[in-house]
Amino acid sequence: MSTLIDVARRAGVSKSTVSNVIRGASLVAEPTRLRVERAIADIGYHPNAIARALKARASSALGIVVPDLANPFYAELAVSVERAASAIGFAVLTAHTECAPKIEEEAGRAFIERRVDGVVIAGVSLGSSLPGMLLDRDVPVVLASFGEPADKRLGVIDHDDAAAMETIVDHLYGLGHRRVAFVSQHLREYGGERRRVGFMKALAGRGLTLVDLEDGATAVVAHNDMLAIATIDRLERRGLRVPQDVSVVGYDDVPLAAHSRVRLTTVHSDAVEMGRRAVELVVAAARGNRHVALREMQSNPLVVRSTTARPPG
Amino acid sequence: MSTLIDVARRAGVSKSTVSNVIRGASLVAEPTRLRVERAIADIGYHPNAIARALKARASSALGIVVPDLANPFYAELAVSVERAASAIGFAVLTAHTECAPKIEEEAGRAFIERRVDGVVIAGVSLGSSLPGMLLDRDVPVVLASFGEPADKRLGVIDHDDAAAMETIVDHLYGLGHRRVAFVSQHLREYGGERRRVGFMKALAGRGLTLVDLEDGATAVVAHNDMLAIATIDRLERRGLRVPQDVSVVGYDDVPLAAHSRVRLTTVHSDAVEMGRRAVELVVAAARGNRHVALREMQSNPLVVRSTTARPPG
DNA sequence: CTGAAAGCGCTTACAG
DNA sequence: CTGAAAGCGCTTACAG
Repeated sequence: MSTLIDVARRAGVSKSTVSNVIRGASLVAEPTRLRVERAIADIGYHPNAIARALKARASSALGIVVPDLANPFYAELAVSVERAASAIGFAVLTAHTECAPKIEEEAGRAFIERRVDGVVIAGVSLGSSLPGMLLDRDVPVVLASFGEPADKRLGVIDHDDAAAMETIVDHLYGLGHRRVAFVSQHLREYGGERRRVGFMKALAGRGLTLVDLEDGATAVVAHNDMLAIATIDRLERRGLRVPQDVSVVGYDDVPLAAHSRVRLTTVHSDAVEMGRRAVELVVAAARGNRHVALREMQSNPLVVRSTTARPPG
Repeated sequence: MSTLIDVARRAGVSKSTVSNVIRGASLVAEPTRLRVERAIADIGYHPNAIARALKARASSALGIVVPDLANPFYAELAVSVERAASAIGFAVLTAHTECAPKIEEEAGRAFIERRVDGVVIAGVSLGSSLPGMLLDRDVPVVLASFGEPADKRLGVIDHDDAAAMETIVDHLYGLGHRRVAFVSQHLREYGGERRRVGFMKALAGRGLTLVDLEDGATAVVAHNDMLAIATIDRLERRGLRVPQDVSVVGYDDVPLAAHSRVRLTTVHSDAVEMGRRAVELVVAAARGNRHVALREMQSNPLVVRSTTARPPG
């Protein structure tokens, strides 16, 4: 591919001058600029971002770690991050980790070697080394959609899960449910127990305790929508009806939740805004040569649809 | 972050020697190697992939363009591409384009500036400039899951849509359907009419022609599963029953298609294998400094579930 | 077996 | 207003 030198030669100027017109920097004489611009167009020159990054000691690239793109919540978040990044000239390197510590570490290494300017983490394993290895090397990271402030240097954009769980319990209790279960995710995720714990606390406030799904529960709350939808599948294959026999509640409000065949009662959360904000925070930190060190909270409303009803009998 | 020089100083050797042990190249004396390795560990040194890429004139990065990650088929494909890439030390830059020509062009520019070694395209707009601009600059590209060999230089991993449509028509005709409709996608995608055309040809073989969905169709075939599922939603909101009043067929066999609330009759396609193969082809081409220039075809079986039945009456 | 030197393609003061 | 020079952090022949 052609280089600055090819352009310079063709325009009969020096590399510096070509560089100046490309970056729109300092005052270049009009006729010179025109000659250079024509040369660039003629040759079809595109500046080498790798060389530029080496010189600038900044890659204009972000890393994102996503546990599982099969979950539309993460997919939306990833798309949002990519859009926000490319809008300001940043590329994004994606790692799909399934919260596997080994993959996370490899992703961390790759991010560091490629010198990403910041990382957005949509989920990691419990006790993951990933945030720490990044932070220690001065790459700013923000946790999106989960995470307590384990490390002060982290940026966190979080859901108010505790409040959401209170709202869910209010809803269920109001319908008459007294025996409720919780379905945890299978990923051993950092913060993955938080909704469950919040849910149990909310139950305790009503004088209730968790029961097993198999043990006569009349309602079940799932850690997220995809689990809720899988739970509906499981229940119905066992011959139980939702919501007549068992009520089901999700979390996320993925597009599918509104489908006529699903109509899931769930907690709405805004993945798009979250991704946008995550990029904003991490890029600002990168430019300021500091960590994000900020915690924000998003509170999420309950959307009541048709998978919750009065308990049978 | 620390550099080769920091390591060299600490180990009391030259940059060349450090480079040699890192790359496992040429014979380095055992005690020297040990000293260098200790220095690397002490410092927490990670080689700068950007500098390496500049020197090597190869980024070890791939681009992938995905129309829409909300479609699980694309999500699976993207994950598969990323896995295959990272397994051989390649990073992947993702662009979500929604088949918008403007976004495609920006993505193309970004890929070129960042000097990706190859690009996997999961979908582009009709008449897109993207493949051409890449190909002309000698970056190998493979089209995954669609595409006629418009440009000999392209790699294509395709579905045999025509055969699949024949199978679908056989199935529907066998059930007794004579009035069938087709739901196209909204994206103005390259090759996006191919399934529809294949479907019409298959119908013609039975002496049938396409009717409008609103015009008394007893069965409808959708361009893909997500459209099929949205169509079910639409039909049911209008008070029609699936499959009692209208049969519905999809394409892709996304995980959701097997759900108890959906049980969609559809064509199974293997996104994971497709992604793996795409990376294999594009990386081999990049290493061989050539284009892929190869066309492969995957044939997909029909999976009959519960959204197709005999027509009413 | 080890190191000095050139070069990958840019940017950035600094002369002129 | 324009260009020569140094340097970003590596790799790669090539001497020694």
